[in-house]
Amino acid sequence: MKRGPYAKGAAKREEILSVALEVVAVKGCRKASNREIAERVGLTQAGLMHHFASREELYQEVLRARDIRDHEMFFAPDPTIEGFFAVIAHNAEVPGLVRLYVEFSAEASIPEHPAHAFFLERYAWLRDGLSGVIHRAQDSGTIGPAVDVSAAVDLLVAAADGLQLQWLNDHAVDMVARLRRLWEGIVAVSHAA
Amino acid sequence: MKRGPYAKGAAKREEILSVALEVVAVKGCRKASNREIAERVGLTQAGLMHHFASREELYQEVLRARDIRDHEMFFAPDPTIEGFFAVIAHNAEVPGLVRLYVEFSAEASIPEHPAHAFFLERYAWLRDGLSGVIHRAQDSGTIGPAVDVSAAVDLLVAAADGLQLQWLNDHAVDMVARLRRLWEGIVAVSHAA
DNA sequence: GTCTATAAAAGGATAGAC
DNA sequence: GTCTATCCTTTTATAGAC
Repeated sequence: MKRGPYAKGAAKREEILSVALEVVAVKGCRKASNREIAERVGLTQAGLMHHFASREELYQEVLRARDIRDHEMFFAPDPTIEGFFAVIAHNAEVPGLVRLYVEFSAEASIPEHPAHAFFLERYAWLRDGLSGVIHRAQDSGTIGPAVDVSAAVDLLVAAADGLQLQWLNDHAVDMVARLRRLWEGIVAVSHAA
Repeated sequence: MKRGPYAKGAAKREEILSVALEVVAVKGCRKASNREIAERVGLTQAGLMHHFASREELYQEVLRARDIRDHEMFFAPDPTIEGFFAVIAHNAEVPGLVRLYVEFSAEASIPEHPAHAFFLERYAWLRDGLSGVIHRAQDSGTIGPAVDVSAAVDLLVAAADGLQLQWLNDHAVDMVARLRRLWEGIVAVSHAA
């Protein structure tokens, strides 16, 4: 149990982040409202705005918290391709998170959006991690030298994003199996002349 | 010049579809409003609702019109992988369309959404077309027999979707080059044991 | 930290005139 | 086919009390 002046506020914050996902999971990001989220955590809408100044900040912080947790669980100390697959596998357990990510990142692709910078930084961070994965796989000999790392990373990220959209439409889509196949293709080509 | 009782209505409809894209291009799909679209075509919001009964129907019809046009331009009579690349290359010329597609398809991934069925059918249609492409490439010997067609199609569609999101965030992303690389990988693996 | 109250705006939709 | 007028709903956000 945490103590100190911020313990209660922090706990409420966590609760909000978690409940936001439940609402988004069933209503979608566009139709989810701060009011409903607030009421589900036993607050009024005004009460919720004390913790998050805007709808956009709330959603951004949900995703940021996810990234921190995933990083600790699956990537520390060094990212591997299996860790990447594990993140995706874990995503299939949290539909609200996938929906929020797909919908909110699309919404935020407009440069003026409050969360635009967040997603740009996140992309850079993700690309960095995956580049490291490929380079280490080259060092260990798993993967050959003939790879355009940048192109491979773009494809992995794009496929992961696109597969999440497919998965939202049909939970039978096996995101990890598809990504593994892509990875195998990258490995195969990397050994070619 | 078209004649007949529907000529004017049809022309106005086309104009609305086109202007909707301009608005979505700069405001994004979430912030775009029927009112603004209506005013830009010289109508009131109520006037616009005569042509499209709801926001969702309007956006759905924009995308449907796009698909019909793309199909005529790039896929008739038979789809090829180059036609697929040509569609993507063309997308890079119409940012509003890409933004609408990415944002609206994400929004519509919720089963209750009015456009949900549209996107499901579109997926099936797209998958069909790409499956045909692969099978014909096999017949002509371009591609080997060792392909899981379904998996390859999933990856192509996912990558195309994900790359469009990347491209929205950074127009320097070369969607076609990335997709070509994916295709080359699929071709390479298809010749493996 | 949370509430009440309220603003203020905007959105989508409809009825009925022309 | 389009407008006027209007409705109703919903949303985010703020001010100030407790």
